Amino acid sequence: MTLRLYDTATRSVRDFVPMHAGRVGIYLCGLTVQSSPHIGHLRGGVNYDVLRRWLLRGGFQVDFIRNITDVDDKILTKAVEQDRPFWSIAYANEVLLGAAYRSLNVLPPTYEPRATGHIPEMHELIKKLIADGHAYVAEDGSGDVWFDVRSYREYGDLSGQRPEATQTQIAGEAAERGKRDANDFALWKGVKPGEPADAAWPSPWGPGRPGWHIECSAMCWRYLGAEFDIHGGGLDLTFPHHENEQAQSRAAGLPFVRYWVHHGLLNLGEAKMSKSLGNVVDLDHVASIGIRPVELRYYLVAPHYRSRIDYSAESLRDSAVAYRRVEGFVRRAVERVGVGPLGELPVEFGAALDDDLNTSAAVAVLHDTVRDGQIALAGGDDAGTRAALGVVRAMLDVLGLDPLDAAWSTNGQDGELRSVVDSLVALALEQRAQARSRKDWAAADSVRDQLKHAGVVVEDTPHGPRWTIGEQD
RNA sequence: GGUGGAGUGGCCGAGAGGCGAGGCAACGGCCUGCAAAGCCGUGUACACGGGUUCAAAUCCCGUCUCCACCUCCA
Repeated sequence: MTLRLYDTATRSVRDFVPMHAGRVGIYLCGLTVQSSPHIGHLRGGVNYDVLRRWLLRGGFQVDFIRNITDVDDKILTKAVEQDRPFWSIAYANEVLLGAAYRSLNVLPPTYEPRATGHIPEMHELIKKLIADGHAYVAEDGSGDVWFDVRSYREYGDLSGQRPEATQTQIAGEAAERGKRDANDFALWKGVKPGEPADAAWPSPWGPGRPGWHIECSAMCWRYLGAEFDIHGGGLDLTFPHHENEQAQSRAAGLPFVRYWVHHGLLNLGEAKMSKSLGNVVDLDHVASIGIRPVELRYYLVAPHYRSRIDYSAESLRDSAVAYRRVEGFVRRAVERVGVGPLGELPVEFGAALDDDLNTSAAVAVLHDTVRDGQIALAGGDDAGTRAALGVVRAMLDVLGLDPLDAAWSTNGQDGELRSVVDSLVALALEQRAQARSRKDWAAADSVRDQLKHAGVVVEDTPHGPRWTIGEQD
């Protein structure tokens, strides 16, 4: 397989060649756990989960690191406001995030490091930067350590944002905070009066906490080494976060990232979803409009990862209907021919994913195969049905959307409950069958209507009636 | 102002010089006792104005609109 990926650094689609044959290292910027996640945050997790599954399918060993940034200014502000330890806020949100990823069938990362667990690695990097003249301790006694942007000629290579061209904020502020250049950014922040004492760690420059970017450089280095394959994150992280990460890592002598992958954002009402704007949709809201997690995942997977998604309840519902069509085939086919093994992936499906992870084209192949399967199923062609089912499920497996995946079953009682309902519905269907045999359509339809009213949808197939749980009247 | 990116049929959404991706909706048909599910068929979509070409949604020039980043951000 020859995967091609769009690399932000070169602004082009490039053949993906891993550093070490058969092995891929990926670092995904996880979240700063300052609040509960919304579906925009989850999009990234789902996108890279598909990339990961595709690489696994290609036989690679994948070291997938997704970090948690568990200390930052907003968390500290909340801690003060709520009079709680900062770490209790970070952890509570981390737990919510983990649950959200699980509900969307995102594979657990190989490791999920936290920023606060890597203070020594950060110190090591900062010391090296200071020694090499790329960083300096603020002269105002604040205990802050700044990265010296002007000392690093390649600053701006990733994002195209040159320090001299950026719209720098308040000219006076830079000097006030002891910076040499307004674009210099904090590697270490000395603890200030009024800040929680438990959010400070000892350092050669006095007690303090990490600046925003340094934790990622430290964790990449710690888990993936001096140089690694893929670094992912949201488009909005390109600048300044990733630019700064790259600057500090490379200035410290690490070759760092080979491919920068950025995913598009999820907008709501002409602006990206964000807590500060208040235009947020979370998993609870999605559930409240009758969309299951698997359907949300389909919604997030169907468009290309780099395109913007303009969220609307309507498009989400349409998307859910499309997924149900696929799911309906899988369930009907399984009832007919059994589960069976996964089949071979169609070449066009693989070609689509190899082409910068074109999930949208891949989903088109999925639907085409579903149609073939439906025709086989309707024609009583069990061999054809079995073949299509295997292929469809193989594709769904790569996309993390197989309806038969245990990840989607809500709880252990489902099976039991279903068999209870099944025997009750069987009684009603027996009466309907008798009515139908004497052509008493009114009575037969009455049974079906009553079941529908109770939320049980009956449909007749060449092999007898089948029922599913549908919408209640 | 600077840096990236986007405008595709009623809706969502791929594609990127030449056979109408795919899904949702709609309409017609088949199947069905009727439904449901499914299948078949029906659309000359590519922001606008010029240009290049035998051929442009795709390339070039210009215009308009929108998004992201330049402040925390997936």
